[in-house]
Amino acid sequence: MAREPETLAATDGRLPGRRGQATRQRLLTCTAELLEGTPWRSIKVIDIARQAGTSPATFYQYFENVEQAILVLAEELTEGAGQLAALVDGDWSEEAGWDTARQVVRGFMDYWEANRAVFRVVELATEEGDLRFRGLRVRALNAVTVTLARVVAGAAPKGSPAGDDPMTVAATLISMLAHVAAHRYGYEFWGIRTDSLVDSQARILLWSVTGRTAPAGSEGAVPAPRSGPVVGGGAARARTDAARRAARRVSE
Amino acid sequence: MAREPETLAATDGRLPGRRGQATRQRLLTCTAELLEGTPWRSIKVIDIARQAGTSPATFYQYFENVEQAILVLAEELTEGAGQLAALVDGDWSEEAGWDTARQVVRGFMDYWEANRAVFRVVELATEEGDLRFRGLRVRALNAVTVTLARVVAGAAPKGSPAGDDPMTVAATLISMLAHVAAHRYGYEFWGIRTDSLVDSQARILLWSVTGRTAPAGSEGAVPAPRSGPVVGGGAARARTDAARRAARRVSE
DNA sequence: TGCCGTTCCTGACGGTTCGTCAGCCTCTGG
DNA sequence: CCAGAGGCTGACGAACCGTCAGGAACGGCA
Repeated sequence: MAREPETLAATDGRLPGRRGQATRQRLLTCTAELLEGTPWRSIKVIDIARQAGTSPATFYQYFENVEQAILVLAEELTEGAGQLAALVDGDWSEEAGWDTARQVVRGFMDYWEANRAVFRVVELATEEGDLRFRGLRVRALNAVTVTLARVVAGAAPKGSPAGDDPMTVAATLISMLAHVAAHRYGYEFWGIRTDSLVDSQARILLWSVTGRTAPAGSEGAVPAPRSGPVVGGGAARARTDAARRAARRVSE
Repeated sequence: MAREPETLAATDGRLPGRRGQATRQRLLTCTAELLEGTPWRSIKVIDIARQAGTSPATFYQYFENVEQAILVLAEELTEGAGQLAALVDGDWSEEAGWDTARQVVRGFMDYWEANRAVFRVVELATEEGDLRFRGLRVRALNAVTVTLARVVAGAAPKGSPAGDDPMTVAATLISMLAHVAAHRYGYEFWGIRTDSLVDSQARILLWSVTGRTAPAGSEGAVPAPRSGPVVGGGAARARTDAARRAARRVSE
């Protein structure tokens, strides 16, 4: 139960030196790459080790198992979520509200996009009751949800049209944003364009927060965000053993 | 690629007789039970076989792998989704709209609740690009999404306040419903009550469909649905080898 | 330069699960 | 009671797991 700074301690307790850190990082990078193009359950330690040009035993020197390595990867993403909160905490006035809404939606989609593979695992593990991943997820989304709740409470003193409890409204909206972002490709596959999704979500968001309806004829160009793109490392694809194993299974 | 009626053909081509069907069904039931209380990736064929009082080889006589067995389970759920479409295709008039909205939301939550374990796998496999699961998911949600799109187009001829394209609006709303339903326990853990979530989602739904705001002071009692509870088999929990294996891993 | 302790890595091993046979058991119809 | 189709399983090679003890690389010091 003890909560250690699990950043750098190796499994035997000692904290690694420079070379060890490098190896550890290499293993993490390879894990991320594999995750990108492989069903998560078919990632084997041996694949990661091969990819990193080392032996399975080395992997176990730094991580208990694949899951824990992914947990570390996910930990790194938590920080990027703070930028989402900053977007939410923007200008919801009569003039700027609509732009803010669209920037929030777009920010969510970009953030998800950049970290899609890791999020998949976080979602699943959370739903399966893994407390470590749940805690992580809460931490990542808590900031932005609480911020949104505060904005809702502030912008609509008499209560949002979407409900009396700001926290509930915020949670509902964040759910929408997260799920649509996660299934974006699915929708495009279905012929629903991303721009259209952004517009629709932004309208719901604006209304829920301020009670106002989006200005007419405003679909189309999304304003550039005030800051640069949201954090996130897109790993290069790699056609690996694990990917091949998985492909074989699907192609029946 | 050939699309067979994968309902009853055994792996060797022959279609099983009465006894075989029973065994197959027993294996499916045990798979569902295990899925209920076990992280999906740690379900082993040997667990299912033991639970069913048979040998692993028998399992392979009826299914290619665990994944395919779950696919069959998921296939059975698709039918229940039709009832959701029926709920959506209700009375959205001035008087009844609010009740309809709440019933839809409640129906979604019940449906998800009853089939939580299977849905987890469907979601993950879909996001990982498994076309069999994606097709299944599309089929399951397509009916209700298309119905909702039609309702949106009909109820707000000048365009929904949530966007111009009814299909996009419907997809966005279904996303919200699905994700909130999936994370319901997470929210309760967070102190957000389910009733409150139902209220909030129903408000957004009503507004998006009709452009109207929910009647004031209406939170609280949710009207009983017109029909009985939505289909879905809740399997009994079972403390199994697989569950124990998983527990050991989490408890560090 | 050569020595030596520390840090890092790996070959090899016992154990578990996988997926696949050939062959045995069990029903049923004649 | 028998024949044969249908149903089941023991046993096996292969893959991966997780863990050692011990070898290789490194870096400080005389």
